[in-house]
Parts: sequence; C-alpha cells; structure tokens
Amino acid sequence: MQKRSQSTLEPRKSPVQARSAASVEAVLKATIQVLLKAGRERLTTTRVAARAGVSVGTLYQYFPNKSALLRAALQRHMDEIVSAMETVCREQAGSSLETMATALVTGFLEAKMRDPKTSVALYAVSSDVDGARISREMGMKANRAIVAMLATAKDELTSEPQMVAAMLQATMAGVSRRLLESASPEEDYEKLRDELVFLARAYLRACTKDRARYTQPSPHVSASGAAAS
Amino acid sequence: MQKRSQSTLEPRKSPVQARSAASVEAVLKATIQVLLKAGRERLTTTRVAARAGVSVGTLYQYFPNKSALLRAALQRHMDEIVSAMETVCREQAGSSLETMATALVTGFLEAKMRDPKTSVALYAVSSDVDGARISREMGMKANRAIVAMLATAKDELTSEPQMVAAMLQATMAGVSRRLLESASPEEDYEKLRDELVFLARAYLRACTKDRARYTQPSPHVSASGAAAS
DNA sequence: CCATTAGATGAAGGAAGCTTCAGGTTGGGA
DNA sequence: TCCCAACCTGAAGCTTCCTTCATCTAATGG
Repeated sequence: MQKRSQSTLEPRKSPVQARSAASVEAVLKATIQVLLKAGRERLTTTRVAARAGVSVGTLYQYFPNKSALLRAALQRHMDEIVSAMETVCREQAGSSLETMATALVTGFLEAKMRDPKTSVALYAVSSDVDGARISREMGMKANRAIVAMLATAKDELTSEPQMVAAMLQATMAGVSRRLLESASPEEDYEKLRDELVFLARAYLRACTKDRARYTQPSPHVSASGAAAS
Repeated sequence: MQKRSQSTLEPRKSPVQARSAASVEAVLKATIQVLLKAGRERLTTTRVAARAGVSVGTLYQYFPNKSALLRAALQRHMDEIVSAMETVCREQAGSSLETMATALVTGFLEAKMRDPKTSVALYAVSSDVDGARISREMGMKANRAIVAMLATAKDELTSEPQMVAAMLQATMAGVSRRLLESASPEEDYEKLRDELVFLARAYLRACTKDRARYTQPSPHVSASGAAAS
C-alpha cells in the first residue's frame, strides 16, 4: 500500500536518546532542502533520508509515512509564525490601532523572513489537502490573537474586529507570498514591508472613521461591467 | 522514463476535427475534477482519462506528459483571470483612483469566483516549479495593465505606481485565497469583497496624500521586539 | 464507394516509489 | 563488564504510475 491517506499524525516513536533526536532534526531539515532542490514532485523518502545522512528505515521510525513527514515540517514552521504573532499581539495590548498595525506587520514579516527558504519550500506542502487543514487551523489561532489585541485598542473600531483581523491576515499573507516568490526576497524586503505597514495603517485608520462616508462615494461598478468589451 | 521535466509545453497535436476538440476539452475539465476529488497526489493520467470518458492514449495524443496537462489547465485559468483584469483596466482609464480600486477588486474577484472550484483545485498546481513560473508571468502581465491604468488616473499618485500595483495584486490574491479556502466561499463572497474594496480605496486614498504625514506618526516597533518575551 | 488521414484504444513495458523487517550497532545502567 | 533497550541499516516486496505503440474505428474528400 503506497498511500495510507489517514494515519497517526505524530511520530511513531519519541526520541529518548540524544542521537535519535538528532536524526529527527536532520530529517526535518533535509525535508526542506529536498523540497527546495528537487521540488515536491521529486521528494522521496529515500532522497530525504540520504540527504539527512540516515537510512530510510530510520526515517520511518519517527514518521509513519511520507505525508506525516511533510505535515510535521509544515506544522513546525507554522507554529513558529503563529507564536510570533501571538507574542506581538500580547505586547501591543492597549496600543493605538496604527501602532498595532505596524507591530503586527513587522512581526509577521520578520518571522516569515527569518528563514525565507523554508517558507518558500512549504508553500508546496500547504496546498495539499492535509496542508490546507493545518493552514486553516493556524489561521484561526492567529485570528483569535489579533481579535483579542484589537479589542484592547485605544481607538474605537467601527467595523467587526473579526473581519478586520481577517483582512489583515489575508493581506499579510498575500504580500509575504509575493515577497518570497520575488526574484530576490532579501532585496525587496524593506520596501515591501514599509509599504505593507503603510497600507495596514491606512486601512485601520479608515476603520476608525465613520465608514458610511467612504463606502459609496463614487459610482459602483456593475458586476457584469468587467466582462463587457 | 517517467519524468521528462522539460518538454514541449504545447499539445503535440492540434485538433482539427470536432471530436478531438471535444476530447481535449473533456480532458481539461476532468483534470480539474480529479484534482478536486482526489487531490494532486492521486491525480493520475489514467484516472483523468477515465473521468473524461476517453482512453489514456487519447490524452497522450494532445499532452506530451502529465506535467504539461497540469500546466495547460493552470494556464487556461490564469489567462481568463488576467484578461478579465486587463479589460477592467482598459475600461477604467481616466477614472479616479478610488473608482479604479473598486472596479479592479470587483472585476478580479468576479473572475475568480466565476468558477471557484477550479481556482481552488489549481492552487495545488501553481505551487509547483512550473506552476510558479506561469503564475509569475501572469502576475507581471497583470502588473503592467494595472500600472498603465494608474498612469491615467485623474488624481495624482505620490508613490511609485509599480509598488502600488504590486500591493493591490498581493492583497487581492491574499483575500481571494482566504475566501476560496473558507468553509463556504459563496456565502462570504459579498462581505469580503466589500471589505476588500474598502481597504483598496483606503490605501489608494492614502497614496494621493502626502505620504510623509502618515509614514512615521507613531513609535516604530523595533525589529527584534517581536521576539522578546 | 474507396483511400487516406485523423482520432481512439488499452494492454504491457519499465521505472520509481513507499514501506517493511530481519539483522546489525550503540549506549547506558546494573 | 555485561545486558538490554534504543537505535540504525538497506535490500527487497509490492504497488502504482507514466508512457508507448500496434491496432482498430471514424471521418473526409475525390
């Protein structure tokens, strides 16, 4: 059986001696490297094991199957990002909305860019069924943190905090993806970050004013207008 | 040879009779369906052919290999989205920036939501090496269209048009992804769209004002602040 | 109505990949 | 030092998949 779609997610064995912990670490690192060098399609358990300097058998001692390996790598990365965001949200409790925006964007991008290659490699994993589930769960966790932070803001929000948080998340995700997939992420980093901060602030500022004034000031484009010649 | 990473991208044979065109169409449709029902991992050429109601041989008459099949499906979808955006951009030449924002967001989301399932299915393809290339190329094409539109705006932009266009694209991509991966895209559609319009307008409005006023009005968070406990 | 070309078929070759397991090695406690 | 559990190894079984090609059917045009 080559594919056991559902199976125990967790390592089948927890490392107790030092060398086995090192093996697990090496395997997870190798997973990312292979993902980057060979792509998701050509990632094989044998190749990962070879790159990690262990044998396939060792790999299977800690991960029940290939898919669990990929999930573990994704989970680890997402956990880092989310907990960075939670930290920021905790720190910014009671600030102004604009300060929050700045801190959130800065913190998020910094976490993502701490290891850009890992982020890029894992995009290929997160678009698979299981990966999507993990992403969704992590997204909800981050959402709760942001909403909680927004609730403590000095200025008053005139829109639903959940929606605002969702927009901020989606925007940050979109921009960071563009950044990571650009030719030279490191180079464009500061510029895009500053612009994203600018955007987030503009958005939150607008969210403190009376929305009605800004919602319909110019003729709405008809839904079918885009299709017309 | 199971994998011929690089190969002619195009159909090896162009359909001349009606029935073959129907086959190609059926195969492409089936590709999406299989992608959705089975996932990228379990998508096999045989399965696609079966679902399309043709034999594998027929599939291989029009697509040199599996990867070309997936690329073709992705390309077709992206072409639709991009040309919808180009149309919008052409139509909005000379409008105000805020009108442009509304039209662009509306047009983009409408195109994406015309066939949400296809969009969702193809996320799995676009994160592969070849898919990423196609995405990048299409992104650049859309970028040019947006920049051209912005250049004709009645109001004056105080930031680089390319950056503004990039931010709009990244934001739209992020929000549409969130939308498509939500539990019920159709349900959240209008609400998220309206909020995205609101955000885009707030951003562009801010881009017409003197940026300096908004760039540093509150204490900047230090880069390492996020990591501190 | 026949010849020629376009289109369709699906069994089979051959290459990989996933996962197991029987047997070897290492390390720590008694 | 000795023993046992933890750990590691990698060849091989079994499955699945991609792709080809010899053969058959349908359409087109003369």
